[in-house]
Amino acid sequence: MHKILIVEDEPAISRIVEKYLIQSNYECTIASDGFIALELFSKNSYDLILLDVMMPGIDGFKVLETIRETSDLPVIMLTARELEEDRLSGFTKGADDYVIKPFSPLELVKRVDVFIKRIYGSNEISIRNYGPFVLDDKEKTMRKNNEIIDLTSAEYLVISVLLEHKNQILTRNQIIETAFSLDYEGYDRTIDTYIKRIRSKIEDDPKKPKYLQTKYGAGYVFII
Amino acid sequence: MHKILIVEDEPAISRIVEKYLIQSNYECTIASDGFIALELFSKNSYDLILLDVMMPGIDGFKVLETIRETSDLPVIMLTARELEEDRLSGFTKGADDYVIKPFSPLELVKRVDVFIKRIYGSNEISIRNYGPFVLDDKEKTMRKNNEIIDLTSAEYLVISVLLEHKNQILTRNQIIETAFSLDYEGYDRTIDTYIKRIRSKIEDDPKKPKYLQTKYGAGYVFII
DNA sequence: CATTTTTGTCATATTGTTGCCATAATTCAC
DNA sequence: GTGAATTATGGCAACAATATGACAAAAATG
Repeated sequence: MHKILIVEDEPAISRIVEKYLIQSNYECTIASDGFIALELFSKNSYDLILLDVMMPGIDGFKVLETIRETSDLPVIMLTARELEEDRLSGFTKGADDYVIKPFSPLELVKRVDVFIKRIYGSNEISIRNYGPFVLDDKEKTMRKNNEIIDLTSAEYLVISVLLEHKNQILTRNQIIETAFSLDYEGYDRTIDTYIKRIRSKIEDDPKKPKYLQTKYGAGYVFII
Repeated sequence: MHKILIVEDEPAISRIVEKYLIQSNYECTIASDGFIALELFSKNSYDLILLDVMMPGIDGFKVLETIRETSDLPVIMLTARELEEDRLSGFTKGADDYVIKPFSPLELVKRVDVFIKRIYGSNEISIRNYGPFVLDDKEKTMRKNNEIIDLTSAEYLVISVLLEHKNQILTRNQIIETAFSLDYEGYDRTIDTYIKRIRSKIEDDPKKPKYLQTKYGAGYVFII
């Protein structure tokens, strides 16, 4: 099931959209302003974002801009008819599609379907987005900014766990138990070696890791 | 797969257009100005050109004029709304269609689809292009940079499957089942031998395969 | 039918992965 | 700063998977 983040300040609209998307088998989260949206975005992983342009506080464009700093996630903008220039504006700033209000919920769902199908394929979810990193569980491949990162299968398991709990500190044992197995008999410091190897593949400067950071005395975090 | 040349100076726009076209199974090349566009045009072969009118340096009309000296390739112009006369201008100078900015990427793709289908679509596809590799299913021949590569029929089947799923890891059994038959009774490691033989024919250095790569513990991928 | 080419299997050589360790470097608390 | 604790790193051995060359059976060729 694919996860959609709905960013919309009018509950009347977001509720309806949510209802339709749920009927179409999507999992929805509603953010009522840009701030909450960015907060949710940084902590969770979504497959598509519906983003209202006109919002109090941070507007849709600002939100999109921030999202685009780290992610290529598909974003559909919801714009008012009056703001015809929004179209261009939205595009030049990186939106993938736009829908003009007032829109038919069915139409919106159809657009979402098309996107999800095109990008993730109609089948089971196998692709996960984390900022510049994209994991394909079916292929067991990872990309950073669209470049394939060549990982061994054990490395893939480790980074997969770290990304699943991005921005959360995981102890070596948590990593081992989740990535490998609960009854893994090995030495927990072996994780250090995996971290070393993964860093050398994903970090620009493995000496000063930007993503895969150490928490002294605790474990490791994937910051994104 | 048909090749599209996108001539557009704003990366924000060309990137989105490219993304959509790739999703619709087109192969895209982006030229960020008229100069590069003409350079690429003279060195490669495309099936359709998307041409922005407003560009620094040589503008779209000039580019179109030059292209028309030697080619009848379909060209779709991308024009700004303000320049309404561009329409006429564009037509009189030989454009095949035009799209007014701001445009919906989905709409643009639809237009491209219509064109490609009208012009190239009626004939059967027996020729498949994958970068420097061209397969002719009718002739059962493969070319690399226009040079015929002499393959046996089993080798052709294997590479055909790999290219059909280029950039996807295929297990030995997937290759066997797709290339040969579902009830193939043989030993799956026989695929290794085919890979060896194909590599010796298509790779510059079979020891360090650039195209037909091994995924340790998984299978093989054709990277292109 | 004889000859050549293709196909599939196998044994062996080579390469890649994994987990561990010893030692170096870093971090933290005092 | 200093020392103790913790992490980083390079290397290595055991193991697992792949690459390769040789060969015989099967097909194709003429």
